[in-house]
Amino acid sequence: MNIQTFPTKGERTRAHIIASAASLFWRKSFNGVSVDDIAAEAQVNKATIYRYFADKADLALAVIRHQGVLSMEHVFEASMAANTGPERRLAAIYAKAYHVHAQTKSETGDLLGCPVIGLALELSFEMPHIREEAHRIFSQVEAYLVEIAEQASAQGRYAGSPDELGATLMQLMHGAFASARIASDPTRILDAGHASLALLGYPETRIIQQEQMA
Amino acid sequence: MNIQTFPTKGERTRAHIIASAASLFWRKSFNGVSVDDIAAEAQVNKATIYRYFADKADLALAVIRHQGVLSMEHVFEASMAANTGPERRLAAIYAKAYHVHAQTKSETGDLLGCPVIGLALELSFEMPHIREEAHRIFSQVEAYLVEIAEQASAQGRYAGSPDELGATLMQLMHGAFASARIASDPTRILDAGHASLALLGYPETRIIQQEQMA
Amino acid sequence: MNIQTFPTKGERTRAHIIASAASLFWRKSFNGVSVDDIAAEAQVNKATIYRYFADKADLALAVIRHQGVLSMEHVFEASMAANTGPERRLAAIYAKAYHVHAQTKSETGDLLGCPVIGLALELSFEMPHIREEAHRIFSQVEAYLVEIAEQASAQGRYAGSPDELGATLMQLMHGAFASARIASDPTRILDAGHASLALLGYPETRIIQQEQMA
Amino acid sequence: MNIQTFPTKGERTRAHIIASAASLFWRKSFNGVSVDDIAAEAQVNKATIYRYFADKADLALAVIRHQGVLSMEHVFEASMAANTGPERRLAAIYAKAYHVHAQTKSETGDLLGCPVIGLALELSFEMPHIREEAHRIFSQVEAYLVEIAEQASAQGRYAGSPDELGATLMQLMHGAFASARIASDPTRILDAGHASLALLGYPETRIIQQEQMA
DNA sequence: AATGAATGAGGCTTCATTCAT
DNA sequence: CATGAATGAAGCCTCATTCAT
Repeated sequence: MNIQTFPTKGERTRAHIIASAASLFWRKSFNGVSVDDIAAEAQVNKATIYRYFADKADLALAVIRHQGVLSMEHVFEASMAANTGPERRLAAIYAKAYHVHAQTKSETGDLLGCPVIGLALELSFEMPHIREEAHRIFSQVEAYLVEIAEQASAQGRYAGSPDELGATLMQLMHGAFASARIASDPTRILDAGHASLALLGYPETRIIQQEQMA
Repeated sequence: MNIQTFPTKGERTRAHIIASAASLFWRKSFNGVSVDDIAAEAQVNKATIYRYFADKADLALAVIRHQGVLSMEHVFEASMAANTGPERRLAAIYAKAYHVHAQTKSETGDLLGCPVIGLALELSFEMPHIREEAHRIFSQVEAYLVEIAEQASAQGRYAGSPDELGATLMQLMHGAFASARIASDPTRILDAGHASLALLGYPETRIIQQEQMA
Repeated sequence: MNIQTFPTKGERTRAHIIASAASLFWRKSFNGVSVDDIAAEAQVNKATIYRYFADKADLALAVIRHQGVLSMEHVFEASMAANTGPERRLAAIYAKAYHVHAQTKSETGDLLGCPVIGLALELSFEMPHIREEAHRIFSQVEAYLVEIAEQASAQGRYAGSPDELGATLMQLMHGAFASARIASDPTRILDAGHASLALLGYPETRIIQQEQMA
Repeated sequence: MNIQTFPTKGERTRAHIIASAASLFWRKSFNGVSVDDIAAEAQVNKATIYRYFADKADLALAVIRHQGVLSMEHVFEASMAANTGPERRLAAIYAKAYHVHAQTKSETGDLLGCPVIGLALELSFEMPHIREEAHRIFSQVEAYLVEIAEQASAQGRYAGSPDELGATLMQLMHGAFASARIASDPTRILDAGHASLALLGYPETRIIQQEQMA
């Protein structure tokens, strides 16, 4: 998804609209952003948006998929690929999450939280299919966490069921973003990460180096 | 809070509006509900609402406080008062949460989630003081969870820091509601509860009896 | 009208409401002031206002009469009584007007203009009887100006018809307030006054002493 | 300004909205007219108005500029261009003003008064920039009156300062509209005009022929 | 493929006014 | 005589969406 060389101009326009909307929805929520705002951010005429998306809800669906893909690639797949041990993999995931949130908070003043669950919770009642899409995305996330749990289990660090541990790690991750947003404090993400590492059997693993925390 | 006999008529009207708005915001979100909707639900003229609340945001603040008080009293204080052991206390909290969500889901078709964090996340960017109010409420909740952790610690069930465990229990509770809403499945709450009990040192404690699970 | 010892409490309340409304209407215009504002300024319940006045328009009528009486007494009758020569009488009238507007401007930041014509123009289309009341008031004012013109005529300062001169002086006085408000500059009132004195045959008469103008 | 062929459709729509609003504001005042009324008069959707104007106040500003331009062109520039002598120029200005007000009064039943100062006075406290715009417009008007005074001065009709006379003529003109509105009588405009001509040194000049006075 | 222009519906808020005590 | 409480109507504005070019 990174170096996306879209063949046709239309596909490029479409991708550009999605990226603009994603950024706005993340920073300001779905209802806090108008289609006019999106058109302005994308530097595209409003009617053009409606050429590519049936309505604002349809755009939200595309955005949630986009954010899902982005998270999977940049955070989960990248962390899995770059590390081998389960604790380093999990620590890498949390490190990425922490850095993104620390940086966006210093840029925007707000702690933005998980871009997928933010949209999904806001729209879950009015647009159930968006909630379902988020459900699907988090199933993939949970699969990675289960894989990590299985690794730890194989290394004798953890005795219980990897599926259950994976589920708990998933919930702790949700809790990480929730409490971070409520406290507007990115270090909550680190707390959840360290608790997760402890659950995995690596209580002493640190997510980021001390000197990075400035 | 239940049998509140408010002295003046105005206070009764105000409380009634808050209750009506709380119900609607919980079921449909802040932006999904218009002031007209609230007036209709409360069977009150729209202008009456503005006699008691400066604007819709001010009403949301009152609602979040109301939900906070309600949760503290009905769920946390009640569970603490009715039980003595840490594991029964925590189990009672989760049992209440589970039952409420199972019931509202069967009534409305939606899994509603925590009424405090729902509003708070939706409005956190546009109305920071609402996020701060939620923060305050969850600090109180966390204090109860820390108290439970301390009890478990005193009973030798748990060796680490009760503060840290309390924080983790708080995050797991956030995760419980988040994953329950995304999955639209109340049993996620039970999963989080059991994981919490395990963390507390009571892995075998069940939140509800098998036959209750209908 | 000054030392009004109203017999009954009701009449005092009524007079107090009128005075409060007069002040607000003058400073902020009729439409810029709500009945709530008036109640707050008068420190009286809103319903009390409706005990004394049929509606807001009725209150406006009472206010315009009040302002008319006040202007007649404080400005015109006082200036006529305190002076004998036509030029000193006219100068005294303009001096009063100037001082009031210079002071209120320094207090409120706005040049308020004639309180009678302000209301009357704002409401002339919707409430013709208010315009008629203002018409009546300005007829009285014009009568004073005609009297002054007659004096000047008797002293051989002015040759034309005193009625016509009085009418012109009246128009110049309206122009004084209009241009002062548009320019937000009280010295326009002095300009009109000096032009009026010149018309009257006293081009050298000054309205206020140089040292007062600070 | 009459045969304005605006290039784009948007500019035509904008001009049409301004003209509609100008007419309504003149006939009924700013606060007596709702945005719905304007939309109906212009036969345009309400939202279209907000495409061209930030809010109702912004529309009022555009209207006041429009009325200023219209008055300058149709009344002042036209009268200056069509006549050479100062007395004929001033008489032409007052003749135009008189005819417009006599006609609109017979059409609407109300004497409407100067469309610039009407709006400006109504909004001067709440929207100071509108008052300033009116100030600017009347400075232009006064410049024409000063020019006329200079002419009369050159012809030996008037001995004093043309600037001062111009200022007095401006105030008399304001007074003309004010007293005409209060009396609901267009002939007050003629009175002010004749007084102005006398000041200019042409006491015998008539503004309109006797037979035109219907 | 894209845009400027237009719209209908609805949202939030305020106001003058009335009722019951 | 006075007030706290309530209301219907209306006002301003915004939004998602569509049309015509």
